[in-house]
Amino acid sequence: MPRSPSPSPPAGQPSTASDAGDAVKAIYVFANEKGGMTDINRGKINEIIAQLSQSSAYTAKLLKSDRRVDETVALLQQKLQRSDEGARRSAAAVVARQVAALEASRRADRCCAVIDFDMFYAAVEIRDRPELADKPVAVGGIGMISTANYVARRWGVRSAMPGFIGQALCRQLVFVRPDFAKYTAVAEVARAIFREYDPKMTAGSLDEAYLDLTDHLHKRARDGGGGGAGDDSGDCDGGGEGERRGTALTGEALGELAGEVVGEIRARVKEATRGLTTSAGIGPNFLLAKIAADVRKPDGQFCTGWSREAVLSFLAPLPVRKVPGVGRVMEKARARKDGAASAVCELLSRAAEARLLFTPGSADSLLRKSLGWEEGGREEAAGEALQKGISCERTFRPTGDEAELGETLRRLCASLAEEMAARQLRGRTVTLKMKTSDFDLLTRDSSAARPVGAAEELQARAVMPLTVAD
Amino acid sequence: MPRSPSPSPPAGQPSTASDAGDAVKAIYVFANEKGGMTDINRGKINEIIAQLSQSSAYTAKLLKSDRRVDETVALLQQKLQRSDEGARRSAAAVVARQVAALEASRRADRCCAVIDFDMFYAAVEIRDRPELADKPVAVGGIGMISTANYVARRWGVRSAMPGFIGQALCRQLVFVRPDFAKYTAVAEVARAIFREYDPKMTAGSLDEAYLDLTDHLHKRARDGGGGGAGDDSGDCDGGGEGERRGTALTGEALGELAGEVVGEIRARVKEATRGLTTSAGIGPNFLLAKIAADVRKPDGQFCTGWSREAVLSFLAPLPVRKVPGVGRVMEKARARKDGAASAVCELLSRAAEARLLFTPGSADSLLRKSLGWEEGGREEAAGEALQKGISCERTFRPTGDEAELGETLRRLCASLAEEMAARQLRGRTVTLKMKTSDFDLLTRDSSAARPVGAAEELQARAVMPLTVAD
DNA sequence: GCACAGACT
DNA sequence: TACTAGTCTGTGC
DNA sequence: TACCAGAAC
DNA sequence: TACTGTTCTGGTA
Ligand SMILES: Nc1ncnc2c1ncn2[C@H]1C[C@H](O)[C@@H](COP(=O)(O)OP(=O)(O)OP(=O)(O)O)O1
Ligand SMILES: Nc1ncnc2c1ncn2[C@H]1C[C@H](O)[C@@H](COP(=O)(O)OP(=O)(O)OP(=O)(O)O)O1
Ligand SMILES: [Mg+2]
Ligand SMILES: [Mg+2]
Repeated sequence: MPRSPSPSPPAGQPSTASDAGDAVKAIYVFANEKGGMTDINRGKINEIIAQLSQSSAYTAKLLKSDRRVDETVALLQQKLQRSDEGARRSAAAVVARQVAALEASRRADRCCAVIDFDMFYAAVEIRDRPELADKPVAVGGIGMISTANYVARRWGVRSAMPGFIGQALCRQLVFVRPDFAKYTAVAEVARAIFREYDPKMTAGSLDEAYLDLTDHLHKRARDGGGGGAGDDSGDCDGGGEGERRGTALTGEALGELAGEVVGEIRARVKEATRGLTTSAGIGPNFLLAKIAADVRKPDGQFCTGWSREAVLSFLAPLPVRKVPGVGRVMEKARARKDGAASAVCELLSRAAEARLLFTPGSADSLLRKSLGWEEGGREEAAGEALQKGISCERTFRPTGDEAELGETLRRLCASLAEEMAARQLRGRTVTLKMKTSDFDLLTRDSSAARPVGAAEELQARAVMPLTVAD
Repeated sequence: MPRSPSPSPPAGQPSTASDAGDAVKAIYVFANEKGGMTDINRGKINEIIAQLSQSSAYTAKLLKSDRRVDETVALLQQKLQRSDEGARRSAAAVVARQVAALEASRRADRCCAVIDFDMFYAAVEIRDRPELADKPVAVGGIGMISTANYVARRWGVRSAMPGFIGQALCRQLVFVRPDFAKYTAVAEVARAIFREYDPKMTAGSLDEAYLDLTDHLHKRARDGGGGGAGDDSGDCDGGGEGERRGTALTGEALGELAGEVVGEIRARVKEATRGLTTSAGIGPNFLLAKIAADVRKPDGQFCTGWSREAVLSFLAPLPVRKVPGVGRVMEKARARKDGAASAVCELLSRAAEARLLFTPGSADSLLRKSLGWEEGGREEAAGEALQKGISCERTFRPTGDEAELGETLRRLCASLAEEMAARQLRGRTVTLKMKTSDFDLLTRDSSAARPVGAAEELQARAVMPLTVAD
């Protein structure tokens, strides 16, 4: 039960005529429904953001990239127009059979949960500085905010928002420097608990865990009610799944039990982390659980249910952007004619069209997701999920001084090498990434015969592709 | 009705103990059932081939490549072993639904034909030198045979067989140099006729044509029986397909009429080319028509039928190698445990396995083909089918003389440039292809910003990637 | 493999 | 004044 | 893009 | 003695 902030954000009034161009407003997506309080004073927030961003190089870049997306989408639409009847019919047929097949194989016997800390970095910092509890807090700096507490969010402060804009939105905003060691330690505490419920648990990030509770729920149902996962923990790691299940635990029964278990997990995590709250989603697969985790945020949980009806009525009205993997661009590519964002049901109803616009893989993936099916008609990667890349980058004030740039590169390579050594990692491909003062990104890379790891090797490799050929 | 050859090939007797190793015999595929008379004296033929090839560099290369294939296949099998239950079940499900969907959408309203000249080059040469008619004839040289007439085939002489082996198999074999201009002219004559029946006809090669007869058959059914496509020809090129159909012409009725029409086409072609015979396949799509075209060769035609039963009973017993796109390697990859080649029905029954071994696209393609479905769940490429590459290569006696090699390259580039100019073609990527004396193939290429076409440009580009980096 | 864009936290 | 850092995926060439 | 292998005629 | 020439496709890095 959050206390109300000392000074309140301005009350929401429809903002009238404004100076900042609508195009500029349209590209900034901070003020959307994600997280925090919704719709208190959307107009004011947009106004301030647009005002401050208006003539920046960053805005120019966003507009440019937006135009490119527009062009691409227009091209796709043209392609659609040109596509012949046969192709369209065939696409529709493919979709129809995929839908039928997916529906036919809906299973109600698996239970997945996604657990995500609330305002993670901020929560940790506030826990350690209780006087901040009712103040608007941002973790990050004047350059960039990593996250903000729910108080600050009422002013429109958001993750991935530059600090100075956050400050403009909320004069009293308190900035706190991030302390990753602390977050890592907290994450480890939580994961130890998660593993008691699913030893194969995986982590999506420091603050996010994916648990397959199926086995645990069957154990609990078998061994009788009551709490605690304690002595079960050793049993799960061995052979295949569900060897000892036996109980017919499906659908809503699964959901009910899962709700209790997840509540228990969250309570234990809160206890073990001295008060940090989490939110959770529960569902028949990780995709749905992940989407569900957002529904009762903060400090709540939501279960999608298992039936076709439950799942579809949950998904259908959601904005497509809620679907993991659908970002700014895909949202635009699948927007309605008037530019308004689509809901998931429209993704479904226009799936045949998507089949003509995207690669088979992308179209499949989109369709499966809009039906609430997680990825992995394929291998599902039973393996250990080895790390594939490691990087170190720094943004600095523009300079053309080659000596200075070289020195920066050297330092980056040194840091990277250190980290790689610590984690016993080496790599075959070294990528040099450059950002220009107008935010254009360039990469150049070079692959070595044998993996490299030493700072000097990294640096040498990084520079190689700059000496061009042809 | 072919006359019998003056001297006959040796009668077939099971060849007993032999000098040449079985491994060597196994890799030479000349003596299989494709084309010509089958099984007269398979053992003898294999014996001679193996004897002559035994210790050549070419054989070494084949064996090596064969071992590589074996390894790959073994790896795939291991992968199969390791794949978990879930993956296997999911693959089976995918296959089941694909099969169901494909079966559901079988259509009986299209009629395709593939028409292919018999022993094409040889037939043209023999037509122009009638005294060769009952002699064994090979078109090509002592190095390589492009094709042989049916007389020569009784001795085991085949396309892609080196001339000296052909000669060993058949002492009287007459070699004729190819004359591509003649073959092109003949092809044009035939195509003019084909286009009367399907203006959108496409050519698979000089001697092979793909005709969609659907529209023509409907016209003919509408306008009453009788022969001749003449005045119809102008009607087809306009808008979409079947605008004026109206007649309910499907399945076996379609097949019967198609048989007549294809007979008429083949007669007209024979007439127009002064006696050249063709064989044809008729079926509900080009894949089946193509396979069917081989059944009644030479000078015959075959129709697969349209019903599921007809199609499957036609396909099921065929060796997989009959399926276009399935070659030596895929045949081996899908062979039975004992190494014997599979039939198409086994492709089907082990389709789930294939799904785990190959990429989704390859697995799909294999499955569709084994059900008698042509490719193109996708776009089907309505476009004009622009040429994508052009090349000029020559095999010569091994040399390390760089000046000589350079001069050869110069000449090749000159020829190529000439051809490109004549056809108004240019290209963005120039590939240098090299073959070593032990038949290893290497390519090196380089892409230019703008397309090139001049001999000097080609040559310069070709040499570029030889000056290596790193 | 290389370059780039997109996505997520 | 000021618009991150780290990891992964997909696509096209 | 670059390289390789397979396939077809 | 001698084992092609042309085009396309797909996979992998
Ligand atoms: N754009 C970003 N850049 C850098 N760090 C980020 C960014 N977004 C999120 N993070 C970090 C800070 C967050 O506390 C942590 C977890 O992210 P996330 O779960 O999305 O938000 P959150 O935990 O801060 O709030 P919520 O209550 O919405 O979950 O990851
Ligand atoms: N491997 C090859 N190398 C070069 N040219 C070839 C090769 N195979 C075939 N050709 C040429 C010569 C053929 O006459 C022509 C048509 O091939 P194809 O239809 O397969 O055989 P064919 O027409 O000679 O005999 P048939 O069709 O009666 O079996 O293409
Ligand atoms: Mg969170
Ligand atoms: Mg032929």
